[in-house]
Order: sequence, then C-alpha cells, then structure tokens
Amino acid sequence: MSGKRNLIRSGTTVDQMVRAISDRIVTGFLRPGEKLDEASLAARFDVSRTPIREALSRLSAMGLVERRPNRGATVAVVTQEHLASMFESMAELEAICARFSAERMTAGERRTLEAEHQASARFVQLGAEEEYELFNTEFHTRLYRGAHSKHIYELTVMTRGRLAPFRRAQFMLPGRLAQSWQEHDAIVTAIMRGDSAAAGTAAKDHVSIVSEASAVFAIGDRPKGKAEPVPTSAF
Amino acid sequence: MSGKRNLIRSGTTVDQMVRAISDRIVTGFLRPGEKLDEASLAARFDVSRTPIREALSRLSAMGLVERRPNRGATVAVVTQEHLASMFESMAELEAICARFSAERMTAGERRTLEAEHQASARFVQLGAEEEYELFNTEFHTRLYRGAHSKHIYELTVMTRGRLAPFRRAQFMLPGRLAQSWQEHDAIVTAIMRGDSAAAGTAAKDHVSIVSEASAVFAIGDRPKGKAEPVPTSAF
DNA sequence: GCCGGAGCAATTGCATACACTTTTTGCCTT
DNA sequence: AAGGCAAAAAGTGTATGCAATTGCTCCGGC
Repeated sequence: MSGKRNLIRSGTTVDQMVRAISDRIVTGFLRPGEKLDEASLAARFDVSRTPIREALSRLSAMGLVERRPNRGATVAVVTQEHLASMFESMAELEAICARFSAERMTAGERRTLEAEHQASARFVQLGAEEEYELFNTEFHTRLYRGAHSKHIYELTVMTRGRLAPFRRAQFMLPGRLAQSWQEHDAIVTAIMRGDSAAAGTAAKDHVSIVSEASAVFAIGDRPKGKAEPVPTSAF
Repeated sequence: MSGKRNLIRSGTTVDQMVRAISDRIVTGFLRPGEKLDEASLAARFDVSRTPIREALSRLSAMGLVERRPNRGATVAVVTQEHLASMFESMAELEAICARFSAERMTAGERRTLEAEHQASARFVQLGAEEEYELFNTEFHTRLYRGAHSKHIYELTVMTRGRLAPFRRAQFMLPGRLAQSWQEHDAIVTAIMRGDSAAAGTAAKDHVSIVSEASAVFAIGDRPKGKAEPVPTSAF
C-alpha cells in the first residue's frame, strides 16, 4: 500500500493525487455521490492530508467532486439533465469558436487547418479510430485557438475537460468516423469561405450529433440522488 | 495588526482571506504582477499559512492571481486584450442566455421578468444608481436562470465574476441609466414575444455597450508586463 | 572582465499536531 | 416505545515545523 506512490509518474504530490483520484472517479472505482474522506484517501495513497485537501479543491474546481464547508467532499453526481446542459453549452461554445475562426483566422491558420483536415481523411479510410480521435482533439483545439479570444478558449477547454469522461464511446458507433469527417469538412469549408454563420451552425450541429451519440451511454439520475450502481464511464 | 481579523465578518478563515486578498487586489492596494508571499500575507492577517495557501488556490481559480508551482503566486496581470476577450465572451454568453430564455422561460418567469423590469423604471426616473445597479444584477441573473441550463449558468456567472472589478463605473456615465433601461426593454420585449434571435442580438448589443463604457477605464499593459502604476479599479 | 558552478538564503511543498464543527450514539425523560 | 438532549466520536479546519526546491550570491576559472 506504500509503494504505490512511486509507480505514479512524478510531478508535485498534489498533481499525482489529482490524477490518482480523478482516475478513480472517471473509471468508476469511486462512484458518484460517494463520500471522499480525507484521512482515508491520505492513508490509501500514503501521503498526508494536506496534498489531499488541495487535490480535492482542484477536483472541485474541475467539477469532478463537490465540496461543502465542514461537511467533506463527495464524488460529483452528474445528472442526465446536467450532462445535457454541458453538451448544449459545448455546442454553443464551439459555434462561437467556429464563427470567430471564420472571421479571424490568419491565412496560415486556415492553411494548416485545411491541410490537417485533408490529411485526416486517411485515418477514416483505414478505420484508425485511435489516430482519428487524436487528430479530432487537435482539430477542435485549432478551432478554439483560431477564435483568437483567450477567455473563450479557456471556457471551451474547461467545458471539454468536464465532458471528456462521457465522450469516450463516440467513435465506437459504426460509420461515426466517416460522418465526423464530413461534419468537419462542412466546418472547414465554411471557415475557408469566411462564412461565419455557416461555420457556426455546422459546428453546433457537429457537437449536437456527438451529444446524441454519447447520450446513449449517459447515466440516469435516481430520485434520491444516491450513488449509481453503474460507474459513469464504463462504456 | 492582530485585531484586523475580528473586524472582517466571519465565515471560515479561508473565506475571510479570499475576501481580504481579493479586496486588496480589486482596490489596487495589491498591484498586478506583484508577488504574493505566503508568509507575509499570513503575518499580515495574523493567520497561518494554510488558509492563505487555500485562499490563493481559490483566487487562482477565479483568475485574480496566477500561480506557478514552486514559484509562488502573483497578482494576475490582466491585459487590455484579455479584458476585451472577457467582455466579448460575456456578450456571447448573455446572448445565449437571452436566446434560451426566449425559448424556455416559463410563463411565471416571463411575468416576473417583465414586472421587475417595469418597476425598475422608477429608479431611472429618480436617478437612483445604487438601486438600479442592484436591480440590474438581479435582472441579468434572471436571464441566466431563465436559460434553464445549469452549465451555461455557471459559465456566465463565473465570467461575470471575473469582470466585476472592471465594471464598476458603467453607470457613472451620464444618461447611462436610461439607455441601459431601454436596452433591457428591447431584451424583455423580444423574450415576451419568444423571439430568440432578437433577444440574443439585443443582449449582445447591451453587453457590448457596457464593454465600451468600461473600456475607457481599462488599464493598458506595459511591454514588460510590469505592475501598473494605476490600480485596476480606482474608477 | 565575463561566464559558470557551488553553496547559501529564501520560499514553497508536505507532514503532523491541535482545535473546532458536525454527526452519531446512547441514555434519560415523557 | 418514541423523542429529545448530551456526550463522544468522527472528520474537517487551522497552526506549526520540517523537507525540498528555487533563485541568488559569491568565488574561481577562462
């Protein structure tokens, strides 16, 4: 129980704890609504309570745990409703990024976006889901950056981070890869034309579809707000 | 130096420290770029370093201070560019809230919104800036809530919080009160009609105007990123 | 005279101990 | 037997001390 700490790749202790705990939440080892006792966690990872406390703070900021003063922390219970709300926000944010990108991207940015997008067609043909997923993340990040608005970028990346655990299965649906590429293509085309309205709606539709694909796997919320029997991301 | 703590209204020590430090940042007593030494702050407020550390974490999450591992915290330097980006985001977020409100508000919510809005006309006639500002905050909050999307609400409230220090002077401009009311009226009318597109653009315009009004007071950033001679909110 | 490295001071990160709050449990009263 | 109060136990909040990392200074070499 004590050698665990050395197995995790380093960084500050707090970082390790953040990773360790968030992993356990995301993989469903810690279930929504479950109480997170500081002393137990400290003992479990063989560190003192101090870094655990700070880790819980950060996780709370990330939305993975909920904290109430003098009453400890619990794994955040994400209701179907809240999840839908996050996807909805994501769609709107991506739409903003796409619109701004259409208006503000430099010639260089546009070139790179288009080139990378065309290159990604290869992954679709090969059915290389892993590689496409990697490219997909990069593609969207490029869009966020292209908006040339630091704060929009922050909001978008934050929301994406919160959604990450619920989005794992999206490319496992048959034909999703090709469809995703087509949707990307619509966005890219609109941006290249500088058509911000079209870029916005294309981006929004794209996320909405991902949302629906993921919704299948979403967990329902129980009346009592109790812990789910099924972990949130056992897709 | 030790009686200070009792003067601040209670809550947990960390909350007090968050308020105390953020006040000092917002009032310009602590200047952008200035280093925040944990020990000094602890001594200054006569508490231990522990709550100071947690307070700095929270302030960092709020965007008021920047923290780098093993290198301490500094008062966040908000560039003109970043400030503009935040106002821009705010305009987009408010537009989303207004659009959703137009589509989703219940009959009761619409009634209340309209009634309160009409009642606020009184403050305009009287030139009661304080009361109007109070109402104004409530009005916008109603809009955020009316969107019926928890996550959008969170994003919007967070962004508003970050902008708060830079928005203090908006109603000090002559005629701003009446103009603000007119803009609110356009939003309310559109929402009552259920015209989401009109509500969105009206809300966006409203914030944009506030943005411009506030921009006058915004600080510029120096090439070196050094502390500003003029505090950020000495409006 | 300038650049580089080793030692030292200062500051952050982590651990442990203590204080206060909340919750539970058990006893007493009705 | 049920409800309420009180005391103890559990758990969070704060304080303090020690370890580790960073940045600086000073000395030596080129």
